Formats: sequence, C-alpha cells, structure tokens
Amino acid sequence: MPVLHQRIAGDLRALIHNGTLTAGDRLPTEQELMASYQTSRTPVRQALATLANEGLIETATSRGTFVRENRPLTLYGARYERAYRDVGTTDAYMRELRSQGRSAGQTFQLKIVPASEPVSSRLQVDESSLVVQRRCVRAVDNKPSSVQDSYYPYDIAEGTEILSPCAVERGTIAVLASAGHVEIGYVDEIRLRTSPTDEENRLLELGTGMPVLDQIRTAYTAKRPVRLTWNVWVGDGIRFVYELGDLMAIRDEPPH
Amino acid sequence: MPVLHQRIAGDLRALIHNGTLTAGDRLPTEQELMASYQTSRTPVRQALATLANEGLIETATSRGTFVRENRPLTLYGARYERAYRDVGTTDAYMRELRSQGRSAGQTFQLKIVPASEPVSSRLQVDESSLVVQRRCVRAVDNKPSSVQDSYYPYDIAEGTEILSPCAVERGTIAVLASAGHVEIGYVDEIRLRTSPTDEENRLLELGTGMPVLDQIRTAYTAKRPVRLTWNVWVGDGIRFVYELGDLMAIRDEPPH
DNA sequence: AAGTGGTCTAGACCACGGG
DNA sequence: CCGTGGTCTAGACCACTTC
Repeated sequence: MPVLHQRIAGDLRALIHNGTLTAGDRLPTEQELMASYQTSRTPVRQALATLANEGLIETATSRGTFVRENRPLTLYGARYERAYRDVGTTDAYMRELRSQGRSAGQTFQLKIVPASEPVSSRLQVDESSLVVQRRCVRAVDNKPSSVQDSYYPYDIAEGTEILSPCAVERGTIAVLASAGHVEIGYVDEIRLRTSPTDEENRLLELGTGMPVLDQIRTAYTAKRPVRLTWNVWVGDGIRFVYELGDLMAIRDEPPH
Repeated sequence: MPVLHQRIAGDLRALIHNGTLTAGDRLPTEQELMASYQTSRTPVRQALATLANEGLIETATSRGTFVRENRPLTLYGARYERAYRDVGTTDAYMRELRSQGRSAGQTFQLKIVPASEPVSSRLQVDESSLVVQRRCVRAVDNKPSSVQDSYYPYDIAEGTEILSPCAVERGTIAVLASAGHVEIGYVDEIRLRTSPTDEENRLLELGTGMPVLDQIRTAYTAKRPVRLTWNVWVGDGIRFVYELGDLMAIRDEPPH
C-alpha cells in the first residue's frame, strides 16, 4: 500500500490519463487538495512535485497548477534514401514539421566565437580558434522546443551566406555545397542531460527537473568535418527515428 | 541571488564536480547539513532532492546519501559499413561492451505472450496473436543498465533456436538468417520516458525521478518485419551514436 | 484585497541498517 | 540501540497574479 503522497499523485495521474483533466486544465489548488485528503501541505506538495517531474503538470506561481501538453515531435535523423536528396529546396526541419501538421516559429542569431572543447574536438580545429555560431531557437505549436547551435570553421564560412545574420532560405547545407564543401555523411550522438544550463532553462522554459536531450550532429565532406549542429531538445518533446539499411517496400510510418 | 536550498544544492554540486566528493562517497547527513547552514530540514531535503533528480546522488534509507557513479555507455545504433557485416560471430552488444573496457552481465528469460499494441503494430501481426518474447536484463560494471525485450512473430521463431530459453551464442540475427529470414534494415526510434513502470523501477534500480530512454528497433527482411527489440535504458547511462552516409577516411572516435 | 504557489521553521513518528 | 532517511503535521512569511 502506497503512502499518502503516492496516493495523491496516483489519483491525479489517473485523472490526467483518463481524460478527466486535459492539457491546459487547472488542477485543484494545494488548499483544496489538503481539504480533500484531510492532510497537511507536505504530502500534497510532494505529490505535485512528482507529477511535475514526470512532465505531466507545470506549476505557475500565483496562478495555479496546470496539466501540461505533450505531443512529442518526430524527427527523422536518417530516412532511407532521402539523406542529402531533396536538400536545397528549403530547410528540412520546417518541411518535416509542416508535414506533421505542426506550427513552427524560430529566431536567429549569429555570433563569431572561440571554439569551446566539445566543438573544437568534433570540428577538428584548435581550441579557441574562431568558429561561426548560428543559433536558432525553435518553437513548435507556440511552445519552446529546441535550441540549435550550428558551428562552422571560420575559413569555411568566410565569403558565404553562412555569415549572414538571418535564416538562409535554401538551407546552409546547400550554401556550403555550392561553395565546394559537399557533405557526404554525418555522425549523430544522442544523450540525456539531467542538469540543463540556466540559459537552456530560460530559453526552453523547462519545468522543475525536466531533462534535455542533446543531439549532436557532426557533418563531413570527403576531406574534413565542416559543420557541427548541436540541438538541445526539451526531453519529452522529441522522438528520434533512424531508418537504416535497404528498406524499400516497407513504407509505413512508425506507430504513435 | 538564489534561495537557500539552491545554494546548498549548488555547493554540493560543486563539491562533486570539482572532485572533492567522488563516486561512492558519502555526503554529510541531513543533520550535519542543517547544522552547517544553520537551517531546518526542509531546504536541506529540497537540495538533496534536486541533486537526486539530476542523477548526481542517490539516497539509501538508513545508510546515508552517496555520490552516484555515471559513466554512460556508448552504443552504436549504426556504424558506417558495419551493419550486418560481422554478424554471426558473437553478440554485437557484448563485443562492443568489451571493446570499451566495461564488464557485462546478463540474465535471460523466454516467454510466449500475446502481442500488445506497440508490439503488434510494429511487427504487423494481429493484436494478441502470439509472439516470442526474449528478455535480457543487462548490467554494466555490476549496475543495472538496460532491460531488453526482443519480440518475434511465432511463425518465424518456430523450429529455431529463438525458442531456446537461454542466450544464443552466435546471436539471434544469425539464427534467423540461416532460417531464411535475412535482415536487410531496421528502423530505430528513440525517446525519453519520464514515468517508468514499477517493473522498470525495480529492475533498473532507478532513483527518484530518473527517466528512461526507449530504443525501439524494428528489423525487416525484404518481405516483412521479423524482429522488434525494445531496449529500456537508464536515462543517463547511455549515449547513442549513429554514423550515416559515405564516411570512410574519417575514423576518429567521437569525443567523450 | 484575496488567493496562489515558493520558501522556510520546528517539531514528530516511523522503518530500517549497522554496530 | 542509535542514527539514517522517509513521511507527515501545523504553522509562518513572501512575491506575485487576479480581481
């Protein structure tokens, strides 16, 4: 038999899962829960903390506690026979998003910075040599979804649109390609990070305890790494899909 | 200026990051922290809860609070030109683990079960038709690391070693191949799950609030899906790496 | 002004682990 | 038996939002 705070959390979790409470709904206040369960504030708050941790609810100081929306975005890290095929028409991410019927928003920012360690080692440049950083903070359905930092060695970005401080319509991969830097492959790393930076907390509006997923893509030409794209996603807001091998006839979407 | 519980958490976090406290060390007791900070139990416990959430520490009732070890395992979801090449010698996972200098342990279990929804839709079999489930609970460096459930349509497993209730030395992919079911590709899905099941909590010894990562691999022959391997990893214990495209000369390991 | 969640105090009892 | 963390009580003050 679970203890009180677990029972409270379980009851509320059930209300959310069975649809009695849905995205955006306000939960009972702490006072109301204390009254319902004839208890003090501690177990009520512990129950709410648990649910907040699971990403089911979010608390808004002075306003209340609300059911959190969660429709994870599906991102194809590799799609059979599509990699580098339809590059150059428009940004692949925006296209994918629209095909899933989601609304998108983004802001751009350009910086020239010294390469920090994780960047320099992957781009195989000296630490603190200059790299171009293009930051893109993206929202899906009007909620912050990811912070993307793309890094380019300065000698490669020089003289191209990569140095323009706004979104490049045809995509930066196409820009690099027409400058002679044709990407032929990439390495994706994916890992969980449980303690986001303060900046990520602010930009992504992470609730208490929500971890992030790092997706680090190092892209190569035949000669060298030319691009490092570091995506930080709200942990429960993304699903990665990699299609690999000679898949051909099989063309179903992976389920839910 | 942060509030008290944030200061306490920050101080302890610093002690862990700078190496004053290392894996397995015991933290000051709650009483000691209350004395150090001249405060009551609440902010101390909140600070410890925060760190537990980040996976930095774990609490052991009646014994104390300890610094948690965390050396994430690197798992190659796809490695250029290696997929399906050296299959058939021994289990790929064990080989990879040994090459990273980690010790491995695993337990097996065989069941024949009706296919639940997420399994049936991916294997394209009727819901609640029979599938073979091979469960493998894996430990790395003597700590639970992942629960792997592999599912096979019954008609495919029938008459092969897949139905043997112990580890198959040459690997199940080779077994299927010699029975005429040659895998030609797979689809990997990766996502975060913030509320693990009670069973996962028990098997993986997840601390409070530690999420898990689902890695769901659906493998295909030229005709149909033949295998579904569902890995559940301790959230901060794994790093996935996918190498894609025509990478050839570039043969550095991705950094830490 | 009233109500909300965030923070903190100062206690209490419990189950459990180790000497 | 004593110390540990887990749970709970019964208060308090604050900053902030909403009315």
